[in-house]
Amino acid sequence: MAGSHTLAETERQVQTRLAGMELDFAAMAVTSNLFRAANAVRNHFERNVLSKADLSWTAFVVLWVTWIWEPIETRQIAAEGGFSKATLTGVLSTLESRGLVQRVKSDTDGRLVLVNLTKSGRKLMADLFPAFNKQEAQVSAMLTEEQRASLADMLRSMTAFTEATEE
Amino acid sequence: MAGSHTLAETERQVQTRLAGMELDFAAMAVTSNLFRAANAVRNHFERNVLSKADLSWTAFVVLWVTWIWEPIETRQIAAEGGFSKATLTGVLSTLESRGLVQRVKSDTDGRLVLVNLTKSGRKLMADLFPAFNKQEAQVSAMLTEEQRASLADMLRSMTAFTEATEE
DNA sequence: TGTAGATTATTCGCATCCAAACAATCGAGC
DNA sequence: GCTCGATTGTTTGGATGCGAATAATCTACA
Repeated sequence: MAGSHTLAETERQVQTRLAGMELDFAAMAVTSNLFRAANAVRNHFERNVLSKADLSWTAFVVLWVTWIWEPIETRQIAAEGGFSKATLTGVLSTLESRGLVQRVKSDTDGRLVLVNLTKSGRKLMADLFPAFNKQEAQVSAMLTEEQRASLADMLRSMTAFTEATEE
Repeated sequence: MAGSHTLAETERQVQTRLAGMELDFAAMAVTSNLFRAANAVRNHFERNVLSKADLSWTAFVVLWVTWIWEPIETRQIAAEGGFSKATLTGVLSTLESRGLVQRVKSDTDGRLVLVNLTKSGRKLMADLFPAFNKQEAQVSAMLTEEQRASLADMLRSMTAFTEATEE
C-alpha cells in the first residue's frame, strides 16, 4: 500500500487496537487490497493515458462502452459502467459539450435516449485505446496468464455475488 | 457485470468493432473486473453498512485509518487511504463538523496537522466495524482461504508495481 | 378511453475528488 | 542571520457521484 505501513504492520496494529474483536483478516486483506489496487490502477491510467485526452476515468468508460455497442441507451451505459443515471447525465453533458458524443431521443419510446460517438469521438477512441490497452497489459504484467484468468474469475464472482444481493 | 452483456458477449463485440487492433484480452479482463468488483463492493458497503452511519466510503476509510493509528498526521491518512490531501481536507471538515474527529496543529512542526477520533468517533467505529468486517467476509465467502490469500497477493503486487512506476 | 403504476432521463442539493495555486513553515547552506 | 528550495494543509474551480424529486412517457387493465 502507498502508505508507510505494510500490511503486516497494519494487521499487528489492528490486533493491538481492536483486541477482543473477532475479525476476519483474510477478508480484510481481500477488501483493502481490492480498493488499493483499483485506486492505484485508476490513478495510473488517469495520469499516464487519459490525461492526454483530458478524460476522467468515468468519461473514458462511457466513451468505451458507447464505442463498442453504439447506438446504446443511456440506462444501458449506466448499468455497464456501474454508476447512476444521474452521474451519467452529467458526464454525457461534458462529453457532448466537447463534441465527442451525441444524444438522440428514441423514435419508439419517448422515455429513452440513445447515444452515439461522433466522428471525433471515434477518432479519439481509435487513437487512445491502443495505449490504454498497453497500460492494461503493463499493470498485470507481473502475473502469469493463468493468474490473470484466475484473478478475473475471482473478481467476477465477487461482483456477481455482491450485485445479486442488491436485487 | 451489472450490464446486460456478459464478458463473452463484450469480447465478441470488441473483436467485431475493433477488428485489426491487437488487443490483450486477458489484461482487459483483469482491469475491467477489478473496477467492477471494486465498484460493486463499495456500493454494497455504502448501502448496507455505511449508510446507517451516514458515511461515505472515503469518510469511513479516514475514520478507520485514524482509529488504528491515532494520533496520525494528515499526510499519512491521505497516503494510507489513497486519495489526495485536497480531498482529505474536505472529508475531515465533514467529519469534524459531525464531531467524529478533531484536528490539532503539531507542536513540533507548524506545517503538520494531527488527527484523533473523538469519543463519539471511537464509539461509532466500535459499533460499526464488526458489521463492516462481517460484510467483508461475505463478499469473499465464495472464495477458499487459499484463493483469498492468492487474490490479495496478486492485487498487492499490481498496486506495488503501479505505484512504483509513479515515483 | 381513461387511469394507475412503472419506467425513463433530468434536475437539485450536497459530498467527494483532484490539479494548481497559495501561504505558512522547515531546514540546509552560505 | 538570511535565503532558497522543499514540504505542508488549505483554497479554488470544475468535474464526478448519488439519492430523491420531478416531468414525460409507456403499458396493462377496467
